Amino acid sequence: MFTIVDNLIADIDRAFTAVFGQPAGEISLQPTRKEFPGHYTLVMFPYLRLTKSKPEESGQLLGEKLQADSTLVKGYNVVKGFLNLEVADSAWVQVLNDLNTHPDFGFKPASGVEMMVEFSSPNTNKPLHLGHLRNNFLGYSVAKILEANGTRVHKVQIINDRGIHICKSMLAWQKFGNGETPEQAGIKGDKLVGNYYVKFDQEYKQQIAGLVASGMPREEAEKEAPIIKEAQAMLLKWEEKDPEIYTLWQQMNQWVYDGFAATYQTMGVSFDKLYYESETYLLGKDEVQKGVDEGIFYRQEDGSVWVDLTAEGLDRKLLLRADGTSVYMTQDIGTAIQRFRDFPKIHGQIYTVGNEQDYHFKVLFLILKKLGYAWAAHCYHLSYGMVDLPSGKMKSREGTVVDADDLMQEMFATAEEHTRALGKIEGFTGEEAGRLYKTLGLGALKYFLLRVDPRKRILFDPQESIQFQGNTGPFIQYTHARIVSILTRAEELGVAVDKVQDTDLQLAETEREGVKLLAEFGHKITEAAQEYSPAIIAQYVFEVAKEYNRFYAELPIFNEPNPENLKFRVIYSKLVASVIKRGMSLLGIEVPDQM
RNA sequence: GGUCCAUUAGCUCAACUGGAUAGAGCAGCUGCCUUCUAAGCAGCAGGUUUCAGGUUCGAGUCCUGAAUGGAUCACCA
Repeated sequence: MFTIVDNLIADIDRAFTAVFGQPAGEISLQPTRKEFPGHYTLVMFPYLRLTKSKPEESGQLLGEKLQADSTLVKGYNVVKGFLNLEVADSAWVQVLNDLNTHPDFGFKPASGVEMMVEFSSPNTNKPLHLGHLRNNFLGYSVAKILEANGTRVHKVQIINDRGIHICKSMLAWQKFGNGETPEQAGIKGDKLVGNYYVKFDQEYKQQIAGLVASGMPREEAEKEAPIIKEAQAMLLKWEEKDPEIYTLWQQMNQWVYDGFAATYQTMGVSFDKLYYESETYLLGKDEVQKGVDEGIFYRQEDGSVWVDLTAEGLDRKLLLRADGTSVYMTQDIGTAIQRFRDFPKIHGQIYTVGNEQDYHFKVLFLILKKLGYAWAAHCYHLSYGMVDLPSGKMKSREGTVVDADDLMQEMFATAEEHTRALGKIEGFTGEEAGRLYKTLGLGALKYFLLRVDPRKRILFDPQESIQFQGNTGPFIQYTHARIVSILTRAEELGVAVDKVQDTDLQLAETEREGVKLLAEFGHKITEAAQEYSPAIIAQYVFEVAKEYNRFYAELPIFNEPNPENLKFRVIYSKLVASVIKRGMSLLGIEVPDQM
């Protein structure tokens, strides 16, 4: 493919050697700032030792030589130590034509690298909430970005289907449920099970309060409350596969899975394989035992197993409880190993998990390394910030969570409101309109959550956060719809979108900038893949859309008298639509053809 | 207390990994629908990049220290 930057660098290299008598070495260009004329800038400071002259003078000499020798350079100017190069219009036309012959431009061919990306990872005792939305959109998007970068990706989730928390829901259902099913209650299964988790907590708190009132210290009361002891007993029974407990567990989990499946479908995310902790925690236990045998871990008198990481600057960490049951870390060890057994070709795996678990993953990767797994070096914790509400942190027990299903429904309703207010639904069937509201509502939500650097926390204000103007999903979707309408018109008028023949076309600045942006698509994907950051794609697609809208307002398309200019503009429109559509798909966002 | 993360315009975020006069969106103010979709475009206004030092041609970016906010250091997950 023809890229201006690479060719320009080659030309600069030649010119530099010709003018200063020796090669420049490493050359990197940066886009010229908007205030200055030109497209690409060479910073002269690093080369002064070689040019043996002042920055301005060096820039002048080099610029002059380039203008004379390089077909790419139409003009130049030097400001302080910055050499700004103006690229010839013929080069932009060439780039446009070249991009136009590669429908997949920006995406890389398969590299043979395989990765696993984990996201979502819900507990089966709570419905999905706003935090899961950020997690899912982030993980799904990173998977898409890696694929576009040539990596084969396996999207997985680990379902936290065992542990004391599940027993809490089960116990509460046994005690207070009267055999209630989701069908009877008329609610989703995940919501039903979540309700019993809350019920457990209420009962637990009451019992603690009772014990404290009768004179027991709080700390002791928390351990001695009958209902928590029952839950612990239930976990032991579950690990022994007690038939009654096991059947109940399977039934309640199935309710939850059905509920999750519906939510994932609405969200537009999917997985290639599911892992269940109930199936991997035993392997974790074995590995811990092996570690004890090899002297990597140690057992205390009470039977609990620990790893000492003080030499690495961390703490001691529990790996198996005194009663022999496993903890979170045990399970994660087992799961990681299981995955590399299932997919021997994966190079590494990415865990999309909130930053509250930074420490946990640091420890996990260290332990895996100590156990002798070389791939531990390629495990990466994709850590992201919490989503806070104006009222503060979301707490499921206090009922301050924003439910994922509810929020998405609200988004659809808001999208409908906006669309109706703008009077833009004529010509749509009811079904089409409904689909549009979902596309727009979800697009707004996903874009809002993904445009921010993953590490940063997000403040989500339901009243104000979601907008449909400016740097938003719908703005970009709107730009796409506009272009589709242009392309439809072009087809009606019989404008061919094959190739601009006239390489001496006179372009407008917005056209040059637009093509320059389009040519950066591939770099942006690489960068986003390296940083695991959908925000880079979001920012980029916004810029592309913004530049296009400027173009759209400044220049006529079908009223353009010169047919070659007209063709350039139609092809440019087509390429922008392609970048928007494919870029947004990397964020998991669909774009409508009409809105 | 130890460790990790964050702090940029009133608000939400950028800044191409050390480059020029720190940019967008929202909110506010001015204009633009008789030409291809005004969910748009053009413009005005808005900054001591939390603070104090240091490194160098050059620092929002790197180093040291401090402040503020958050997370974590559980026989919770």
